[in-house]
Amino acid sequence: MPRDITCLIVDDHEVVREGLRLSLSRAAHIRVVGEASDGASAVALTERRRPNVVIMDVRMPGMDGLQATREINEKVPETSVLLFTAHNERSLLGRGLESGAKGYILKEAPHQTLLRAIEKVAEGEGYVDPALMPTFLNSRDKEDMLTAREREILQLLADGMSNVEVATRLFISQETVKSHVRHILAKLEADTRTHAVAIALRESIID
Amino acid sequence: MPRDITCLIVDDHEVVREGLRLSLSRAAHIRVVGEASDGASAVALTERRRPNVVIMDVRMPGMDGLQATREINEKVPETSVLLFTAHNERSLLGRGLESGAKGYILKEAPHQTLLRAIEKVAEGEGYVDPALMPTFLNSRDKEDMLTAREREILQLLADGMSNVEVATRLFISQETVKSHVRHILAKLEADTRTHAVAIALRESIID
DNA sequence: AGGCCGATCCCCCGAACGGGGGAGGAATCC
DNA sequence: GGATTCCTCCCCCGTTCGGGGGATCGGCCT
Repeated sequence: MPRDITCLIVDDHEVVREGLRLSLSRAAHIRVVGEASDGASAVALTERRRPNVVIMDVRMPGMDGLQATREINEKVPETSVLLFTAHNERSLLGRGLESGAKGYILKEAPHQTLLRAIEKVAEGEGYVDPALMPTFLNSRDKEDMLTAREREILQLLADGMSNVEVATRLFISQETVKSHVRHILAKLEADTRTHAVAIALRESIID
Repeated sequence: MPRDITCLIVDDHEVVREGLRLSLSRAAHIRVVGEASDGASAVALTERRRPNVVIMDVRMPGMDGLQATREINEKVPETSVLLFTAHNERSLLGRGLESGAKGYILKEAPHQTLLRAIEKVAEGEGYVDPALMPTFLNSRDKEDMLTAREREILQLLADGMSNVEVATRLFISQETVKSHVRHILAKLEADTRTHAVAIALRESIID
């Protein structure tokens, strides 16, 4: 039997931290070595305590979970980050793994699943919530098919800019913007730019 | 000393329910008499157990917390609902109170505040998280200035409908729709309908 | 080298949108 | 009874969008 798995809890909601602590206290081989309520202190605490696993919420005030994950990966690479969030959007999963998280599990996941995810991640393996697979497969052709330029333009549309304004901002021709917009509409299967922006906001493709 | 306060926990995340149960177990005069993970079973359980207070999450799969609150208020008016959510948008607060909730408290609120809110609400008094006051004051002129009809139209715009399509759907003239849209743009200080929809989605005025 | 894709730009055109103006009827509130 | 608000409808007009057809260029992959 290997030694205990040490883990750090990061969530801005006290009630969630309490629930996690209670859940984990039932597992004999898991030991909670600290708690943080925002990204910055999570990174600092990880550097000091060097836990095997950081259980990390994504949306937090100040530095969010993704940025914290990136910093932890850089500074304490031997620590694995398990993202633990209520949001099951494809894009968050994608961005999470890009940030260097080893695992991604939903808050609605049953108890056992969480424990298994922690174990997997502690061993250095990856773990993605099975409940995310449908999302993963269905809407992978949502944000992924948009190019970076297209997302950039979509973001500006969401801020109320017209084609001309976008063109000016990006130092390109209005015709180019129209061309991009046409591609965006086709890819998102939207009827109008308004619809496209609504879809993108709902899917967290843009903010 | 009055008798114990009985309360029901409603949240779709097991970890939150656990945390709440743990928190509340520390308060001698509060007794948890049940848990539910969605709106429908929350209503059913409230009818059977008749708790003093229902601690209710807002966003849940299936019937959401607001609808559940409305039904509880109708069927079991002697039970007070305390909304307990991570979202601090002004619009949610407004809609929550309209749904008949007696209190509204944020998940990030400290332990003591939660207990006090439960006590207040159990006595039939109202309670709104103090942290919400700034939000309340600052952006009260966002959703509130939109009429129900305007929100309805904005919602349809977010689904990609043109003026004509909205007009057809609502059995009104296109000119009426244009008139509403003009008012929406003015009220939200948006340049285009796309901008208005983006603002509304970000502020959770529409879904 | 050839092929593919993304970004850039161009033309045309009908439909839709944004922004003025006004106006009537119903409901609500003093 | 007057004031206000909301919903409804109408006119005009210039601008913007959406959708179609293209084209060029550079980078990347094989």
